[in-house]
Amino acid sequence: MVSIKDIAKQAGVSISTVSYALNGSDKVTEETCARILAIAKELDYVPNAAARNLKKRETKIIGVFLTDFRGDVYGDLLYGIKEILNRKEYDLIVCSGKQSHRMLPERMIDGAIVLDQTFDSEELLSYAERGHKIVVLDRELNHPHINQVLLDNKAGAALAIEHLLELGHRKLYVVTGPDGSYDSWQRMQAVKQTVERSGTAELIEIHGNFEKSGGEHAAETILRQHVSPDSGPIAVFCLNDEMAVGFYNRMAESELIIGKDIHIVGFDNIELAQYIQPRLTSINYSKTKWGAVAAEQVLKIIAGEDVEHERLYVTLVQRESAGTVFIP
Amino acid sequence: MVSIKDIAKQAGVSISTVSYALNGSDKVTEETCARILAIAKELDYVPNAAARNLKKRETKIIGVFLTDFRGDVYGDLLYGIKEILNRKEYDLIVCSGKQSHRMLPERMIDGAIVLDQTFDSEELLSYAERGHKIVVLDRELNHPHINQVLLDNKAGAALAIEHLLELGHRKLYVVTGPDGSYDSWQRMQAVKQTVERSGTAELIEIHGNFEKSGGEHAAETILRQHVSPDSGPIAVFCLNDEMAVGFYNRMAESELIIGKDIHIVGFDNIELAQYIQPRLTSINYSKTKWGAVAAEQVLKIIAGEDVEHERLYVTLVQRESAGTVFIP
DNA sequence: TTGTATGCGTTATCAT
DNA sequence: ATGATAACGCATACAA
Repeated sequence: MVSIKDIAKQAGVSISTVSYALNGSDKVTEETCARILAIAKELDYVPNAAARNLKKRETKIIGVFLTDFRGDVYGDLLYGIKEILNRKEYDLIVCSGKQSHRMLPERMIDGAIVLDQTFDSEELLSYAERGHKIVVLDRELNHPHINQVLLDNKAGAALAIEHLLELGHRKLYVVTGPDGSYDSWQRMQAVKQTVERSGTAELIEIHGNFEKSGGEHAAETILRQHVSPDSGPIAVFCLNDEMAVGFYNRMAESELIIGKDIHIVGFDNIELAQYIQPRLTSINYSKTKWGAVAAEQVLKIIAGEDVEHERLYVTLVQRESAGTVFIP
Repeated sequence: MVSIKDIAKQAGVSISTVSYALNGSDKVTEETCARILAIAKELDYVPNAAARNLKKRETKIIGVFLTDFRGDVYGDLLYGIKEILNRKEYDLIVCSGKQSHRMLPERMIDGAIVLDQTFDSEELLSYAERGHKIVVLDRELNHPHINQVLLDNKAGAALAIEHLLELGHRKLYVVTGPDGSYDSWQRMQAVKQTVERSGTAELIEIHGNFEKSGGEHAAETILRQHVSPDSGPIAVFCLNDEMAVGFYNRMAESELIIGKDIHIVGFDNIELAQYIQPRLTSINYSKTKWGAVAAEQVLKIIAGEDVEHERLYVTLVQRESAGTVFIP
């Protein structure tokens, strides 16, 4: 492995001069600088990250922590993060699983962006307490070193429920996320509020898990309860699209037709939403922007700037799964 | 930042004793070891990765390099990689973009798994030449430090073409990937061979790009050439599913019906394939296993073991997009 | 069993 | 403008 020592020897200068030259300091003659750079290139010199990190106490890398690597949301989110980070000479690494948490306290990364419910809030707080910089996308957490960039879950859920109410529904099934999910909890809050405010509507909560299986189970539950298909269409709000897909799958085996017998709305507007039949009405938000804002925030915290929690707006995307007007 | 020096001071021992204790060496009394560990925990000690990496010249991290973070293939692939690596005490980081290549030469990772055509083969070879360990999933590259884990592209393409031939087609449209794509090139080789071997069939190549837009363009090209819809169904083999989806999108605006007027086969069997209507016949392979094998190989190279190039088998998944028998 | 000392490759502070 | 040198935090060969 060729180090600055080798370059120094070759160039007949000291290692400090080499270091200055490589880092573009103006404390060295253009001439020697050029000579050193030439030798470095010739020797195929590459700096050693470990040594630099050890000395500088920074890595110029931001870690993104995800529950898993699947999931449609991540692609665009990561793209948004990467765009911003690269522009500021930072690199991005994506991690998943408890084992990888060490990257933060061991100082392999300068900051973290977390979208992973399985990452304990207490653990995060303890890292923040140690001085590590964190942006969370999936919970409320207050600490000088932690910033939040959250979806406007409440607005989204309200939009969904209002849409179903406008279609004339007075009985609403809502399929929730897993216990402990901040997004699910917040969306449910808004659901309840909106339903209550409507006065007349009835709310039936079905426990889900944000995965396809949750939607399948919900479909079965509803099929059991709704024996007569002539009692008018059924309204369903799945708190994410993934479950709506599972719901579709199970319903395909029944006699009920989505869009006609069942009006369903999802949340996230994943790519699949526009390909399943009928196309799924859903709550949309810019995943790219979400990532971009998160990246900006984490860099600001690192730079010591003041930051305020951010909130991303959402919109309703109307499609055929719940598009037709229905007055009972 | 608390270091072993602080622990040593607190425990009244030397830093080497602390180091031994923390690394579970048997050169230290159980008693002192326990005492040191207790102090370490109390002080909330976390080792500094940079210092350890600098000294040990290894990071226990494997980097995976992808073209982008979108793409359905990646989720399962990464899952397969992670499973194996975590089992062997290795961590996984996912990177994308030229900027992140530095991770390898700067020794931030012990090895790389590459599925990214934009990663120059020459660059990879130069890294291998410097002693870095690499597994490639998307090209043939021979070097003692490089191993290949490739799909059986030829078998897959042959399966697809044979299926269309069996349906009775004698005129086959094939939508290729971008120039320079190894997968596309190999699949085309097999396509040509299989068509030639059939004797009677005619092959029409349409240049694509492995993205949705490629499929859309291909659909337009075919719509222009095929003015009369009564000349029997058209056979299309998209060299990946993503393009097939684009093809569907464009065809939805025409009068031709996929599965009836058009028989189409894809490659990759992405999740969407089973949700678009009609469901897409495709070439399937285990993405999880692909990742697992790649991870095993890179660890073997690192361990200095001999490895041989691996090849993953593929199968045809018949669905309705090209299911019906058709004899002209 | 424990302590001393050295070096990993860099950066950065002082002299010169 | 350049050089000598001291850290950074850890692992380890060698001494005691």
